[in-house]
Amino acid sequence: MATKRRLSNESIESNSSSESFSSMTGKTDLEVNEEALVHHDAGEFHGLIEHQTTAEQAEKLESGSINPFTGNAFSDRYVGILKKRRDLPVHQQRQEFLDIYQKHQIMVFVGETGSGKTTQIPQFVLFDEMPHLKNKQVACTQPRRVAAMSVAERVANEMDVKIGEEVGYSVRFEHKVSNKTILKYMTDGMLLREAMEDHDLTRYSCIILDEAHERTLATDILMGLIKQVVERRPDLKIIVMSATLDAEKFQTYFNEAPLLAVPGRTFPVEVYYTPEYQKDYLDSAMRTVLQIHATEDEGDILLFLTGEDEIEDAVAKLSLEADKLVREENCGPMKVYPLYGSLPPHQQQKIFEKAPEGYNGRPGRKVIVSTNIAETSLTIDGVVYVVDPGFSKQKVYNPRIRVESLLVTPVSKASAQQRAGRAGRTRPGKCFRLYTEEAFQKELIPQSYPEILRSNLSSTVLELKKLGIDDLVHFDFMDPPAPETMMRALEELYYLKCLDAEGNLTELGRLVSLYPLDPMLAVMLVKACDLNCGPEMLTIVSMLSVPNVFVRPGKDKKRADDIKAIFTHPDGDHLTLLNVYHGFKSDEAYEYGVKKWCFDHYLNYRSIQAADNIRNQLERMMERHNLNLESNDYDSPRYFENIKRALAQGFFMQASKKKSNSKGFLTVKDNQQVLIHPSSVLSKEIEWVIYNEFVLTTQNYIRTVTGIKPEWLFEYAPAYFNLDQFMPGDVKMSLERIKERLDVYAKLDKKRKEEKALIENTPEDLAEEKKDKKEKKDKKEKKDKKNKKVKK
DNA sequence: GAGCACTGC
Repeated sequence: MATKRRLSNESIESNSSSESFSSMTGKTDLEVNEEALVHHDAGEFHGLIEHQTTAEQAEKLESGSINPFTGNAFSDRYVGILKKRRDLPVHQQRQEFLDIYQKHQIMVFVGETGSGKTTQIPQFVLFDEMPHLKNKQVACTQPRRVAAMSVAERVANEMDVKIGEEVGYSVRFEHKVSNKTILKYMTDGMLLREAMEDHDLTRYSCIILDEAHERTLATDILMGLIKQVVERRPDLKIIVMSATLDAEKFQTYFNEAPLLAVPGRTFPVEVYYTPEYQKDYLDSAMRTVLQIHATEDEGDILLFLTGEDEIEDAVAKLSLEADKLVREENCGPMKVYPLYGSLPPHQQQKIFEKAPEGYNGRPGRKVIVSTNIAETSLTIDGVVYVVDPGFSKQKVYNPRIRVESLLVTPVSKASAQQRAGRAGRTRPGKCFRLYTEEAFQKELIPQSYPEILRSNLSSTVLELKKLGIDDLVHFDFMDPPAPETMMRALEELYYLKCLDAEGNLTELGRLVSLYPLDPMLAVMLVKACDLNCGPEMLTIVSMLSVPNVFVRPGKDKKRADDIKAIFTHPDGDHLTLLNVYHGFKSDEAYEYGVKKWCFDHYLNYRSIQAADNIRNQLERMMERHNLNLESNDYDSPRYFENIKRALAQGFFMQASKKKSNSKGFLTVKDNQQVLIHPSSVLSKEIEWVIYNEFVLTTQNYIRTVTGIKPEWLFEYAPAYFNLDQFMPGDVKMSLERIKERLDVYAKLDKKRKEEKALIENTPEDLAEEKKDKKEKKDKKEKKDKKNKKVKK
């Protein structure tokens, strides 16, 4: 009690309402091997429908000596695993599950943390469906690839089969499936890709959407799609697996589908709130962590912060303060670890190291300072205390200016509960929320906004079109996106010539939709082939699809910049990326050792390796589509020009013009003031650029930019560059001048052609006169060209 | 003169 009081005096007040977090959501159920904590009676089985499997029959099959799916004898190890599986909470409700499953086409299943739903439900379905007899498969989707792979491995183990045979998985770059496969774990995005080729998902007899409460973009589209597919395929069964929190919403959406809920297996977590609003959550967070260390019993601490910088900063400060506590207050040692996505894997692994030994009866402790990654993707056992300041970085999309950005935002109630639940994995825990209870109740939204409401949807709209959904306005989304977002997406696809004026897929759109790329990138890639620079664009597109390849460590920024200069192409960052990749693939790098080469050149090996992977996948697709993969001669003046022309064909909607007498730029069409990001290699002289992304941080930046000729904009996207629709201003005026000049050229060109025809048929004097004119014009043209060159 | 929350095809 003393502990509590002390805490409440400082920054935390005990709130006697202790929440039970057995309803926690969002984990991958990877830890079902623990002893069961909940025991129900096996229950009576009754009211069975004839011809259908009962739990009893299924269990008999499971405990027989022959594996019904392979025909082989079960191994000894199998029996051991089977025993443990039957201790899982979900096992108690097998019959109940089967009763509902057999009677309904769609059902919602709520399995709380540790119930074993991800591993067991698909197996229950297998014993009921016997899909191998019908030449069908059962699919179970996951939002993350690691989850899909590791769950598949474990279920294969449980079923006593080899991974990739009866049980397999399918994620990008890795498919472990065969013609024997009857249960397939896969990412939700992967199933969506399959649906694009096979609208009715004919190869499946049952589809299980797991972790549906996470509401990824892919899950949301799949749900809408599946709602239509079940109408066409009465034989297809659907199980939507979710957390309790929003189960009702799923039931309603799927036409009042029946619900089955299974208890979880976590410990209660006591929740504390601050008595008043905390102005400085960082300071408050650190004080709380130190406070816990000084006063609470053994158990590790998990602190949630928003991003890399904040985390590294907090880790440094906490480590210092902890040392002070050891010296001055006789506290036990405290080890602090950062955790965030871009941390290299071997460093992420460190969070699993054991906490330091206690000292003088005072507990030693480890503290993990993490982003949201510890909320869903990574589970750390041994955490007993969670400190939650209540913020996270979230993607937001502004359709008006077509910009996605990251904003520090208060978390949702569901998210806060999920965080708290992380304290109750191994024993009862405590969660310290650095905000008031009133704020929790009144200010936090119940659920985080699903991704579909926070994203640019051009890719999604193209996918839906490819899925055969023509009427997007009436498509039954669980949460319909803002009309303006949809309009923006349709508009963008129209200008990219992926949709025609009626909104139908064009030939280009059909092709582009097959690539796992943003439509602008995909169009750029396809168009590059017509300009003989497919292979180069393949590289650029791949390099743009991975996290930043340039590394710039705090202490040798200067050296990193100097080395980057080796790769710099004066025309811009896209071409610089091309140079980096060429360096990566060079004999020199190979002989030197590619990893070391990257390290010494301040390049992120993992990133470039990932780009190489993506490049291979895309290249195979392009070959399959018979696209031209020849290159221009490197010494030809067209080599770089054509690459830039192709860039313009994909990114004409992201063009920008330098402001006169200023280092700033203005974006084309919406006249946003922007600066070129300081990381850019672009020389300052270039007047027109296209940019890969608009980042909204301390300033409006455009990042990854390359110089282009404004004439190309009219050449490749005349519909978009209809100047009547432009806001008056600097950009419009410049474009008008360019357009006028182009029109004059076009006229002259036309005339020249007519004259040429005339020359062939008219008296010589007339021809002479025309020739004169032509010479004059040619001179002017040359002069203009020269001017342009000088400008560049 | 600055930053990448987290996923996914």
